[in-house]
Amino acid sequence: MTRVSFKAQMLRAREEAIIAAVNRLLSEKGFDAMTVDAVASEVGIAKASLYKHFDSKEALAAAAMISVLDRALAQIALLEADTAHANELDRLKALTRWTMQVQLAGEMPSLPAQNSALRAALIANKTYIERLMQLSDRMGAWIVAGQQAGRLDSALPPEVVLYTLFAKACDPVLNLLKAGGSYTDEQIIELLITTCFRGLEH
Amino acid sequence: MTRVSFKAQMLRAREEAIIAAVNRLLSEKGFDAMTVDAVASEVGIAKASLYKHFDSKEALAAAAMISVLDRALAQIALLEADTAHANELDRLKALTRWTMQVQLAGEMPSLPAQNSALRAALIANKTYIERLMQLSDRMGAWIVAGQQAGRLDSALPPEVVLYTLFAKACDPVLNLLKAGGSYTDEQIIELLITTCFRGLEH
DNA sequence: GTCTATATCAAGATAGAC
DNA sequence: GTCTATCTTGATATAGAC
Repeated sequence: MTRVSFKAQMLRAREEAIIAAVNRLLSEKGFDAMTVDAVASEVGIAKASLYKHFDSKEALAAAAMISVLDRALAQIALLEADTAHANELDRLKALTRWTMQVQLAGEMPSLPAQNSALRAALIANKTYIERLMQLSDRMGAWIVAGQQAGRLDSALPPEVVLYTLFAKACDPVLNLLKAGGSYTDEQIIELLITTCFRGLEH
Repeated sequence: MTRVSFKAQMLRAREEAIIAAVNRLLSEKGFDAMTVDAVASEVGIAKASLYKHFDSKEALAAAAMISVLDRALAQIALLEADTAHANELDRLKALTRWTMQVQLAGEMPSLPAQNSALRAALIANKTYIERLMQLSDRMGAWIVAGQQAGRLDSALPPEVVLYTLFAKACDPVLNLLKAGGSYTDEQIIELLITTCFRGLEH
């Protein structure tokens, strides 16, 4: 019993190490420029061993996306338990801030919007779709509540707000400003939070 | 004399046809997924002929970028001559609207932010850099004037405004909303212009 | 499940005739 | 400058031993 559990733990730990490497490489190079060789090299195992854990390069990317979606859902749970964020607008801002921090930390996997093989693999991945819908539902509820409370512009379709906030996860402005070197990460985030939400508020 | 000129015109026409094809394919598939074979096929010439006109795939992308930058600069000239756009803020809005129209029309080449071979080729391309700086200068002047006139938030560094407007050229929200099918192109553009500029105004 | 070695293939680029 | 045919490479994926 314990030996089986131990082996399962080892397996899980290795897969988490793989996902962490994929996350970093997807953030640094993007999906197309990331090679499976580089992943194997960063994890410190042979490429063939990688393929025992994940069927394809697309499966690696899907696992990384699921991982970051899970982290986002965990953030949502934290924010809902946190009395410091009294209303839905504050929570949406805090979540978006977290998203930007992840990107600036080099842990936000960036996938090309157009790669169709990857797209097909993601859409076929039930776990990915489930987490994505969970996240959309949670954020959608905050958005509608924010609109009803008059804190967000009710004239905006909720999906426009949702997509706008999703897009902040891969906003190129973040890295342009970071590359400029004139601002700290915190300053960059506050500038973009301000301009983004001032546009969405009433 | 006339024969030389005629040949030169033919050459130019062919290169414009190539650039149009590259533009469309870059917009549809992105740089990495675009193959030189596909470009040759769309133009209707052999791949080896393509390489007589452009040295590399990166050179094709650079030509497409220069082409779209030239179109943007032409728009700026039009807007400065147009008395209907009285102030700089109106002009910035009109230019951003035009940018979004180009993207929704499938004519905005989308380059990955991270492909380093492409990045190197672009930075080494003097014409590209020159046009990019021209565009930045023109828009930068409008932004500063808009801030001095109190129409744009003076607390925002001009480069933040500039990058934010540049980023609208490849905003994924546009295509997400278009894929949803609930809105016309015009409605999508107005929604995003509203939220974007409300965030940048004072 | 891990490794080394290899199959396979897509795609950028070129050779050489016309 | 255009073509057909070919070279070359880099990268996904797998075979087969341990």
